[in-house]
Amino acid sequence: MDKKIYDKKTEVFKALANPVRLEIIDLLLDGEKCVCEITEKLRCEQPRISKSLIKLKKAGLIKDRKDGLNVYYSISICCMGEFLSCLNKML
Amino acid sequence: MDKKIYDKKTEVFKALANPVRLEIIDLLLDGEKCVCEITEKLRCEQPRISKSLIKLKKAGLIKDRKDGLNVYYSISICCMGEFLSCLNKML
DNA sequence: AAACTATATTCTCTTTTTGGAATATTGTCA
DNA sequence: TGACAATATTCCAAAAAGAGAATATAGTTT
Repeated sequence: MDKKIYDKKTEVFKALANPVRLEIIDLLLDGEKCVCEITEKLRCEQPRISKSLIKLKKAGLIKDRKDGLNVYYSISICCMGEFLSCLNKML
Repeated sequence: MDKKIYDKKTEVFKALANPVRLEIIDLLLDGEKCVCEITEKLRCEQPRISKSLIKLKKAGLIKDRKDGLNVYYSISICCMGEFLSCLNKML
């Protein structure tokens, strides 16, 4: 397998390797949310949430959609939920 | 969900967030291998492979078995293969 | 256009991770 | 026991990731 592919997969796992970003993923598994909603639910500073979302998006795990002032994020990788629930069982 | 659980999941993803460790996982998905075999196939220094294996083991992703001088490692989480092949399709 | 709201970006400092080199440990066999 | 082979550990410098504060951007409303 190619080095570039491993680098890309590494980027995916790096994006997931953070508690706040994992909480965001869990929130989004429940459906599309705007940044303000995520910020409020996680009780976290907005810039931090914004940076987290951008990292997840760059890795290809979530996608965004703009509507006026708001930006809505949602999961863009089908197997995310399955893998996380497998992990949950394992832990 | 609990903070401790997020920390544990973070540890899992951190363990996966490295190209060499991902290559090791791919090798092990093909079946149990000893350290020397992994070292040889990845053309990497032995201490680095050893450290990588220990990190994956601590995260709960692989397990080991000793036999004489050799230590054999194998995957210990069932959904690893599925998730990685989903990622492969996605990339 | 001005004020406001939601989101993104930049900067700086601290902490964590990385990879390489050297060395230690443990089991085997003569 | 001594030499050897396989694996693990430690130490260190460099690179990357982290948090927090301040600020910028862009769309909306008046």
